[in-house]
Amino acid sequence: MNAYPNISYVAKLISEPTRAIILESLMDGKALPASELAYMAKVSHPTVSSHLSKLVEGNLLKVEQFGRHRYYKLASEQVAEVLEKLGNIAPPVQIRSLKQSDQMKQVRSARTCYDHLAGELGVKITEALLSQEMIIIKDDQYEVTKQGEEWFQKIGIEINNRGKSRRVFAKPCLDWSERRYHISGWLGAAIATQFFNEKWLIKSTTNRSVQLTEKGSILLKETLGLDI
Amino acid sequence: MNAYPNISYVAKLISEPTRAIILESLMDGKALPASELAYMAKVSHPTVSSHLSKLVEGNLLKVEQFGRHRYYKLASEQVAEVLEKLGNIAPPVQIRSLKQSDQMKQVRSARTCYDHLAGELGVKITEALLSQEMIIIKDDQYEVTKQGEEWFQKIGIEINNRGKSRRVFAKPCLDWSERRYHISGWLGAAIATQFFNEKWLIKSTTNRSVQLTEKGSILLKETLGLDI
DNA sequence: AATTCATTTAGGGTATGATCGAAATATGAA
DNA sequence: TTCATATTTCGATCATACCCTAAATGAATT
Repeated sequence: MNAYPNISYVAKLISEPTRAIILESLMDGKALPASELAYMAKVSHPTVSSHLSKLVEGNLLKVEQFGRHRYYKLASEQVAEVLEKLGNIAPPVQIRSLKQSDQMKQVRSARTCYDHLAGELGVKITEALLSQEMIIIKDDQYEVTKQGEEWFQKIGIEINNRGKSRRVFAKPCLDWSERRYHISGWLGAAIATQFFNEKWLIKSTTNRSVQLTEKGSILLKETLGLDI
Repeated sequence: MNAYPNISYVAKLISEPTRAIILESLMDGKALPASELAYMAKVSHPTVSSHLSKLVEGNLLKVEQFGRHRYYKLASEQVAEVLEKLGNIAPPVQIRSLKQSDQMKQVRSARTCYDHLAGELGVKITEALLSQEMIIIKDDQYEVTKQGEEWFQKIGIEINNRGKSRRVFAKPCLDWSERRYHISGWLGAAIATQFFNEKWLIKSTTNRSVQLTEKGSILLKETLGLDI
C-alpha cells in the first residue's frame, strides 16, 4: 500500500522548523547565501549547511556558485506553489513577541509571493481592478477588459506584448493571510515587476514584506481610487 | 523571521510515513474506520489511533461517528490538492517487492484523485478528448466544444446542467505518474461519477486504483477510438 | 447486567536526527 | 605563499516522538 511517490520524504524536508524558515525566506524567488540564511534562521553555520545540502538533495533548492559564495534559491515555481498551498491549510503561528508581531503585521499587509504581490495590498489591488471592471473573472481566470488594457498601458504594461510566454495569463491565488484572492500568473508578475521598476514599491531587506512608496500610494489613489 | 503560517506543523503531520499512508489511502475522498487504516498501514491499533487524533487535531482529517465506528476522511479538497502537489515534487518510492511493484503498476495505470480520474487512463481520456476536439484548452482551462457537448450528452453528462455549482469547471491537473495532464474540477468529477454509475469502471477495494470493465473498454473504443 | 467489538490511554524501549564546537577544506585576496 | 573568508565534515550530546504491549474506556448487542 505504498505505491506512491515519496510524499513523506518531501514533507519531512519541509517539516523541520529551521528548514521551513529557510524555504519561506526564499519564497519570493530570490537567492541567498548560506551565511545569510544561518543568520535569518538563528542557527550556526554547520547546522544551516547540513539543512541546505538536504534541501538540495531533495530537489527543493537549487544552488549557484559564484566564487566562494553559494547562492541558494527555490528549485522551481512548483516548490513555491506547494509552500503557499501548505500555508493555506496551516494554522497561524503563535505570536511570542512584539517584534514578531510587527513582522507579522508587515508581512500580512504586503508581501511578494514568488513573483507577484500578495497580502492586503495584493488583494486590495485585485479587488479594485475587479470592481472598476479593469479585469473580470471568467472560469476561474482573470481577463483584462478594454478599459483595463488602457489602465495597464498607462502604468507601463503592454498586455499584448507577452510574446510566446506559455505561462498562465492570470489566475486567482488564495491568500493565506487575507483568505481572499490576489492575481498570480503572467499578469501578477508583470504588475509586481513594474511596481518595483517604477519605485512604487520597495522590498524589505529582512523579510518578505514590501512597502508602498509615496509615489506608489498616489498612483493607486489617482488611477484606482484606492486609499492605503 | 517566523511571521508565517505554521507550514512546518502541517508538513510534520504529513511527513511521518505511517500518517502519509493513511492520508494517501483517503485521497480518493472515501471515509474509512481506524481499524481498516491500521491494517493498510500495517501498524497496531494504538499506533494508528494516535496518528489519527493528531491528523484530526491538525485539521487534515475529519471524523464522523456512527455507533461504535468512527470514519475518517480528508478534511477538505484543499488537503487533497496539497497531497497531490507534494506528489509532483516528490521522488518515486523505492520498489522493494513484486507485490508492491504490481500495486504500483495498477495505481499508475488508473486511479482516482479525490473525485476525478488520474493515471494513464485519466491522461489518455483527456488527450483523446483534446485530439478529437471535444474539448479545447484556453488559458489553462478546458472548454467543451459543440461536438464535445454532444459526446458528453451521449454518455449521460449534461454540461449545462451544473446548476449553481461554483466549482471550477475543468482545469488541467498535473499527473504525478504520467507527468502529463488530466481533467479536474466539475467536469473531471462528473466524468468519474458517470463511469462508476454506468459500471464502466470499478474501484479496487485495497488501493486507489480502478479497473476499466468490458463495457467501459468498448465505450471508449467506439466513441473515442481509444484502445486500452 | 454481561459480552463483544472498536478505539484510546499509559508507560517504557528505541531510533532518528537536530544541534553545536572544533577542525578541515575550498576559494579568493594580498 | 600566506592570509582571510565561506562553507563543510566530524564527533558527541540531547530531545523528540514513534512504536509496541497491556490495560482501560466507550458503545452496541444479547
